[in-house]
Amino acid sequence: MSDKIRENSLSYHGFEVAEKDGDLEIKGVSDFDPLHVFECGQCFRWKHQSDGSYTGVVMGRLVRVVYCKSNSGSEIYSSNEGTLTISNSSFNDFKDRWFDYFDLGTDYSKIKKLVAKDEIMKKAVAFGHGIRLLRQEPWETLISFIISSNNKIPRIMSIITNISENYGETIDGHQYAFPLPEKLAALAEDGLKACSKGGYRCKYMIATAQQIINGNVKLENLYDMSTDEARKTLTDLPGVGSKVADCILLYSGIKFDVFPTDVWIKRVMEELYFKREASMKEIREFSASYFGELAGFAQQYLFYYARENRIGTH
DNA sequence: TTGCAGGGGTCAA
DNA sequence: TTGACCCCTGCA
Repeated sequence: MSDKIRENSLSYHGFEVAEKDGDLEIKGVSDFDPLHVFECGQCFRWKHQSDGSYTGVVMGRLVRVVYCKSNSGSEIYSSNEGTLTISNSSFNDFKDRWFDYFDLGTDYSKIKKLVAKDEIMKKAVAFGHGIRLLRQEPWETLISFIISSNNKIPRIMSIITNISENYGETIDGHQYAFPLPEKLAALAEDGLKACSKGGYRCKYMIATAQQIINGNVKLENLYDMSTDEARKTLTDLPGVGSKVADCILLYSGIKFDVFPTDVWIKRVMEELYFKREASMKEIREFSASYFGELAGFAQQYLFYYARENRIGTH
């Protein structure tokens, strides 16, 4: 792959990247819609701003993201390219963090063609055509999805904000990084409950953080395990069941052949595929055989389609 | 104004 | 397999 620097621009894996006043402009980014990426349920620290941009705290840094389409093509599966602007970032940040974080090495037009294998999936993919799976930090994803259990997105976001403000490093006095495992592991349950409003999940967060810092579970090893081994490793942690484990694996970019099955996915699968009630086991087996290695991508298009259109609630 | 039902994964019985 | 866990929202 080319990796050439000309004056203030760089060519990297087919993207033309330029530094401008401390911001990074990445040309040639396709299959990307900030609304789809940040509001499809995979992340909790990106906030929509009134000017259409999104701001988020990622890996201890506050950034603002804007995406502009460079053409008006409406072909869903084609590379409808545009420019992604990320504030407060350099060339090295692009290579070291943003290229992976936004999964820019993956060709989503190809994935969409492969998963759009029936009329249902064609509609789901068309609806969420700008979804990309973010490769988020495993530790933050682990705790975020422990919080997500039996919970709704606005409340999950507020609990994460609370624990970051109380136990994370300050970035600019208003925004805070996600707290380190050492911090959470040392907390008393009552204190965490009082400031986070996380309820009974607080004891799970603390106990899980302790498992991480004492080395019983090494998140970096998940990448080298089979999907079943990785799932088993995660479900041994307190507060992590099969759905949360699959979310952690998928949203950290560790495994893509998982199919996190929550109530929305259960509803959409029952209404559109099974035409009857189905068990979690049936849904998992069906998705594994039907979508195979791309089950995680299929799940994300289906989830966003089902939730935004309230499929299965009538 | 108050209070109650509903929502949503994991765990233990 | 079922009920408890915790907090917020919506609606009488």
